[in-house]
Amino acid sequence: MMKRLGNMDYNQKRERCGQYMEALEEERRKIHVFQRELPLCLDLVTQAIEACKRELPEMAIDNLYGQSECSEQTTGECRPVVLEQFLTIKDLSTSNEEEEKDEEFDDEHGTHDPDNDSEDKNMKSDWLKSVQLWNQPDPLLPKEERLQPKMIETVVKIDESMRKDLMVNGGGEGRRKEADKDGGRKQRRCWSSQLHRRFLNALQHLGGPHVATPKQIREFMKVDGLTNDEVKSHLQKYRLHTRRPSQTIPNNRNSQTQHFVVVGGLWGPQSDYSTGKTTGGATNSSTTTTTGIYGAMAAPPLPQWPSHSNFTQSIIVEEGSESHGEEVVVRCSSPAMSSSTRNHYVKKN
DNA sequence: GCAAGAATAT
DNA sequence: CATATTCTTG
Repeated sequence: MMKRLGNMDYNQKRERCGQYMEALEEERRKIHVFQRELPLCLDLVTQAIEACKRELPEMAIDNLYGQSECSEQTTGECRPVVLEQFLTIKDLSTSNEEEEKDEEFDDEHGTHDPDNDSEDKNMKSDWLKSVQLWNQPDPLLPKEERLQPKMIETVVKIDESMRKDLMVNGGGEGRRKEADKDGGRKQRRCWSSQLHRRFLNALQHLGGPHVATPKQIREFMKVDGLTNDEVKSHLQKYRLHTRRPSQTIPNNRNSQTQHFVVVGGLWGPQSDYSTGKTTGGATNSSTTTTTGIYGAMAAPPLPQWPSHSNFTQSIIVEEGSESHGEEVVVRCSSPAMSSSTRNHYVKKN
């Protein structure tokens, strides 16, 4: 009896492995086309196949002794070494960072999107969402330590200010802004989606992008270390962005019925924002706007819009940027991409 | 002098 | 493009 069951089991396993292998080979065929672009991929798959091949015959033996290396987990796959590698990688990224005492996690795959695979995403967000709200220069540092210029600066600064004073006294020139090469440039703040969410949240509570003032926002967000200017800057960008992303290019002859999803409702009641849920609207696929994560709230609820309300459409695009892993890159250290062609605007003195 | 916004700069 | 910094104004 038992034996028989065991056998069946074994056969099943075997069969599955076989299928798995076939699948792999199929995959390999596909990938092969992109050999150039995805050499590693191809390699991995190949390895996987080989590993499987190796395991298949062994199984017989193993099984006799009651051990099968290949014993599948609940899913019934025998996964070769290669796959383990993936797992490992994943683990690494998970374990690497923890922290994030700050509430607000989100993910939430609502009901939409029945057709597409989403569990993959789920898994991902699982380990992705543990990213810090933003990058603190050093988790170790006390927390206010950031954006400290080099102390050497002090000297330079003094020098600089003296110079300025002199200039002012000298009278002639208005103050030139002197390229303070302080190096004192603040570290760029990365507005992670979480941070941005807080931002949006604040906006929402304060009455919208056009009424909320940077200071208010900052206070509302209660994010330690966040400065006024940063918020101001972000707000500026946000406003620019949320304004009609309409005709970007004059050339726009594609009357492709751009369709935007009006989002009036995101505003008031949205309730669960406080908990940090992304009130992701629909994951509508049709929208092709350039609007990225900004769309969250463009339609002013009740608050009066300036006056030039052209009832522009408010667009919304899913906010779910996190599911794709940009957040993993915690540091944004690159000062600037070199855009060699820089235009010199004539300075108006 | 502060703060918000717009304009630049990086 | 996204942030930072400077300029301007109330």
